Amino acid sequence: MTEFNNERPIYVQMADRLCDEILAGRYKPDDRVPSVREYSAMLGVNMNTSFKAFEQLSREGIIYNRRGLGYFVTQEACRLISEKKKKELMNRLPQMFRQMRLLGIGISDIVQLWNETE
Amino acid sequence: MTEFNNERPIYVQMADRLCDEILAGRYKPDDRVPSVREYSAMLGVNMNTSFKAFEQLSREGIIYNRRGLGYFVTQEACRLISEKKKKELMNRLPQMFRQMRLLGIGISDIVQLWNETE
Amino acid sequence: MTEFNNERPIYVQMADRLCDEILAGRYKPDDRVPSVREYSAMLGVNMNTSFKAFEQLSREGIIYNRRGLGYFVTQEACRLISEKKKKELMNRLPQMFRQMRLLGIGISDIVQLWNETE
Amino acid sequence: MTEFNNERPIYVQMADRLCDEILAGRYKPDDRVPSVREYSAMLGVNMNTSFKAFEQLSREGIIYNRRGLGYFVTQEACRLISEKKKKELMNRLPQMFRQMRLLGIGISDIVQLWNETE
DNA sequence: GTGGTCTAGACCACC
DNA sequence: GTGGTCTAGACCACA
Repeated sequence: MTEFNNERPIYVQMADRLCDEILAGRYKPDDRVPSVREYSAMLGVNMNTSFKAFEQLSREGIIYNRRGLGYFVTQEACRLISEKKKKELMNRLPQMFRQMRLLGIGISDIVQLWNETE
Repeated sequence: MTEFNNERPIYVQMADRLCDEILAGRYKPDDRVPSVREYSAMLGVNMNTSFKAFEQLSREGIIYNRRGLGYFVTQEACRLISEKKKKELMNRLPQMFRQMRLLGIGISDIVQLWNETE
Repeated sequence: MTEFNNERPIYVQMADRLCDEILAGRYKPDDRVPSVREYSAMLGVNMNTSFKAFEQLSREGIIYNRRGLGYFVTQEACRLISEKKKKELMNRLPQMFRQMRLLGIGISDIVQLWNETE
Repeated sequence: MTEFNNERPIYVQMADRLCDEILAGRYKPDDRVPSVREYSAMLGVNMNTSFKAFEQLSREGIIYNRRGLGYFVTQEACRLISEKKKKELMNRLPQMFRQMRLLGIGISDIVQLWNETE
């Protein structure tokens, strides 16, 4: 049972986490990712929940299935993940910026926070 | 029927929108905001949904209720809204920044986007 | 419990059937289709199975969801269904034709079968 | 690792392919077909998968087993394969025709596609 | 052993 | 009332 927040479905958070691991190089193209069973046991969730995460990534072309063998990372995984995440970010940022302006937050505050982060 | 996205509850989006209008000066302290009934009709949603939005803002001290008259903007509304939004933003930014680093997005890209926004 | 064959998953067959009904004009754009619960009861399957069928059609843009109200037929449903089915057919036919030639079946046999069908 | 699609079991596709080769005259009655081992290596699949394909064809009387020697094509192989395929085709066509009618595809379109094929 | 489908039943958010 | 998520457990096809 690892840390999941309740704002988004667990399977989405699991998919996200796997994406992060792929992006970080933990799993490379044609590497096998943990099986649904292993993944479930690892994170303390139901098999169907893991399966749903895998199914989604599969639909997005990030992993693929070889029957009876498991799920594997596609060649395009990194590219697809990056694109997806960038798109999400680029959609969210402009409206956040507008809100910040209304709240009196300036670019200098952002730069400072950036430098403090991590 | 106005445009709501399906990611967040409708009542949350309605509350948010009302906050934005208050922040923009559309409703000032002690101004009466539209009634639950008007608000529902305006946005084409169920009255219970509007009510839930008002109730939430009421709990947060942003509007108050005068029985039989409707909901009114509090004196502290703007301040409370600003604080709430700032807090939310400041919570979300650090994790976004970390993600951006992984994606190869730098502070310069952000500054540029900031300058382009609006 | 209605007639389902075991070759394809039940949820696929359910999705297919709903598509046929939409195509036949039984449900028109912005019509509400039966709820997951009704559909399950009607066909004698589990709610999750119905849900999976709806979810898939939803992803394909054939129906859409209005929260708490149910699923509704999109404006493009008919077009999307037709395209999907035509694509499937046009992929399958050529290889069937080649096989038929090998088996000594001619176009005249096909025409005859066509005229006898239905 | 040859190209198999994920819609049908691999062993079925393998059996199908072998049938096609027999029909094409690649293997004649009483010819020995490749061993399970060779076949597996050739196509890059598990030996059990090859075995399942052979076993199925054996049950259908298309090949027969001589202990310690391998599998051999029966005298009736071609006839059985043809019959099987014709039966399958003739079962599938009527429902395809009904679908086509719904999609506005006419017999003339089919004839045209027939003439264009191969 | 793997994934895939299905069931039954729970709980929640939302309308 | 609606859909959405999650759990628990069964059975099957496939390698």
